[in-house]
Amino acid sequence: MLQTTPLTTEEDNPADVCSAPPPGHPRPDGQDSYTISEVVAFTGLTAHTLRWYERIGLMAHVDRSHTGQRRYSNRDLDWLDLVGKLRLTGMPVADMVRYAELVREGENTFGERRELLEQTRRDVRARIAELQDTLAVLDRKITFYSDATQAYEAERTR
Amino acid sequence: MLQTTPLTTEEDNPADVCSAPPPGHPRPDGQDSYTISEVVAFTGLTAHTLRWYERIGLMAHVDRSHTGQRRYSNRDLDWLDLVGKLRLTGMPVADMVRYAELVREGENTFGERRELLEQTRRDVRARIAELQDTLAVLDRKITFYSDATQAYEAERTR
DNA sequence: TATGACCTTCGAGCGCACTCCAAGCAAGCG
DNA sequence: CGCTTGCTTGGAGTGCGCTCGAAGGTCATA
Repeated sequence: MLQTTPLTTEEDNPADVCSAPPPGHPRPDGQDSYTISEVVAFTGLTAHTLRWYERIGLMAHVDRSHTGQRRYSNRDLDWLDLVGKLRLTGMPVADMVRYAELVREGENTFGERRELLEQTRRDVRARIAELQDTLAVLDRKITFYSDATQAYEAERTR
Repeated sequence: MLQTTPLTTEEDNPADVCSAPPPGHPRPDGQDSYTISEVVAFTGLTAHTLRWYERIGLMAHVDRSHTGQRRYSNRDLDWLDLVGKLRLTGMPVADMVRYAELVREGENTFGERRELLEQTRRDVRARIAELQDTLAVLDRKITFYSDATQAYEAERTR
C-alpha cells in the first residue's frame, strides 16, 4: 500500500490528514465543496479568520470556484480540525504555520514534523498535569466553602 | 474549631488560603517577610507584574517596611500560588480580580466564591478533556510518521 | 432587477496581559 | 561615597491572535 501510493499520501493534499478517523464536524452533504459561510457554521471561526489563516500560510491555498469564490474541501475541514486542536494546546500560530510549511515541503520533512509533534505532545502532557494540579486545589477550596457554608447554616439555625 | 475562630479564617488574611497544604514554592527562611526580588525569584513573575497585580486589585495591598518597601508574607505567596494556578486554567485576570474582591468583602460571599470556583472547575475539566482529545490525535499522527519513516528506511535499504 | 452573499487587498484597530519607562527619591552595604 | 535595590504614579508600548473596514467587484436567487 505504501508502494502503490508511496509515502506521499500526506503531501498530495495540504491537510496532512493521516488516517483521520471520525471527523469532528458535521459534514451535512456527501460533497467535498463548501462555501466559506458553511465552513463558518461548521467550525465556529469567522470568515475573516478563515481568510486570514490562508493569508498567513496556516492553510494552503483553498480551491476557488470558476468565479473565484473559496470552495473548501473535506481535507481543508480536517486540517482546520487539527488547527483547532493545536490551538487549544496553546501552540503559537507561528509554530502551526511552520508545521504547515513542512507539510507543503514534502515527505522529506517527516522527521521534523514528528519532532514538532512530539514536543507538542510533551507540552500538552505537562499542561494536563498542571491542570490536574489546579483541579486538586479547586476541589479542596470548594470542599472548604461547602463545609464552611454548612457550618454557618448549622450555626444559624441552631 | 469553626466556633473558636468562627468561619473567618479566610477573611482575616487576603490570601484566602484554606488549608493550603505543601506550598509550591521554596520558602527558604522560616520567616514571613520577603522583598519583591525574593518573590520574583520564587514565582518567576517580574517585579513589574507583581506591582501591577497590586495596582489592579488582584492582590490585596502588600505590607510595607518602615521605609515603604514591599514585604510579602507567606500568605501573599500562597495567594500568588493560587493566582498562578488559575492563570494556567486560562481564567481571565478580571475574574480573578472579582474573586479577590469577594475575598475582601468577607464571609458572606462564600456562596458566590464557591460558584465561581465550581464554574472554573467545570472549565478546567472541559479543558483537560479537550487536551486529552488532542493528545489522541497527536499520538495517531506521531505513530503515522514513525511508521512512515520506518517504511521509508526499509524501502531505501532494501 | 434587486437583494444578499461572496470576492479581492491591505492596513488599521482591538483586547488581553503584561512590560517598560520616566523621574525622582530613600535605604542598605562594602 | 557610590552602587544596588527598592519605592511612587501614571501613562505608553508590545506581542499575540484575531477582527474589522474600505472600496469596489461578481454571482445566485427571488
